[in-house]
Amino acid sequence: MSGDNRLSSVLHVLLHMAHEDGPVTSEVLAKSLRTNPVVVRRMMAGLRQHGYVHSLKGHGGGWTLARDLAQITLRDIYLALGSPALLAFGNRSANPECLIEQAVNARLDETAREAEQLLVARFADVTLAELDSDIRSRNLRRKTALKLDNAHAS
Amino acid sequence: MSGDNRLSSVLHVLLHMAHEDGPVTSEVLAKSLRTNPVVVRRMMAGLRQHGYVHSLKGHGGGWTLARDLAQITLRDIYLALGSPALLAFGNRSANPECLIEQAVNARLDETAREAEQLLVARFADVTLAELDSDIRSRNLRRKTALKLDNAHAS
DNA sequence: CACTCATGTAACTTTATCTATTACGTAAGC
DNA sequence: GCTTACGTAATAGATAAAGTTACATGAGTG
Repeated sequence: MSGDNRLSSVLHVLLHMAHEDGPVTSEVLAKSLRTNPVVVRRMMAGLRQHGYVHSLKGHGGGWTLARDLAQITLRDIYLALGSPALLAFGNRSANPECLIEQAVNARLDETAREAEQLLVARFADVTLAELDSDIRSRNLRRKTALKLDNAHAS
Repeated sequence: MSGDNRLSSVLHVLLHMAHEDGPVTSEVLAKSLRTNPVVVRRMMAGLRQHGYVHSLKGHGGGWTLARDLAQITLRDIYLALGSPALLAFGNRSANPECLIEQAVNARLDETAREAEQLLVARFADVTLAELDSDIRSRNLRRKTALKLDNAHAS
């Protein structure tokens, strides 16, 4: 697979949380991503700091959404993850003095910046509530429920 | 640095070739990128197959441009490199059955596709000749020539 | 027709990055 | 106080990119 998939993973996790009643533990969320609980906690750290989720320790603890799904955009999540690079191509910078390198990189940077701005703008247009309704409409053609137990039964 | 920089590297190399009279060897080009000649040959293989450059063996051999700079766009180069991934984020695909995963990934894919199309379209708008004139205009504010020997003296 | 130069490519090694795991600390319930 | 669960640093493992070595092929040179 190509690239960073934290964005996809975090969204997956948040929407699962929305479909559960109480707090969901890192362990349960980790199973839904087939990964380790620590990976989930690391990934959620930024979201907690930005106030999108709460975490509770101890019995009955776990993760809960701190805001309504309609109040969170993909852009919010992207920023909370630390604005990871969206583009997979970079500049060769072996000779900063070289005019050719400067010209090539300037042109590529310009194009890259434009594409990044487009992506972030599109992210800002999508709320988690919209994603959630995407899920519900997919579910119309299904019998199985959306609970973790069903979706990720192994 | 982030990501793949073959595009930047190849453009650098091609424009250097344009500023040299005869064939340029992989060894000379490699020095301009501070890398190994084999890396250059690997990188140029696709361009040769697509007819953008010629390679000659033996004495006085090396690489030459097969077309005018005005006849080559960044998109051409991108395709000749094998259309490497342009975006740095991908999908978590742990549970293809999961409706949430499907919905999240569908939305991200859609946005990614749009951004990729924008990038390729922008690449198609830029010819190597334009990059070359960028270089020349940068050179106006300089005394040093554009030859490899000057630009990459170590 | 040897000799040298330069590409063509496969195989291997090194390096960097990302992911996963382990370990241990803190806090909240029971 | 015992268990549960998060918080986080440190370690280890896996994967992919870059670099290197090795050797074969072909083109010029004397």
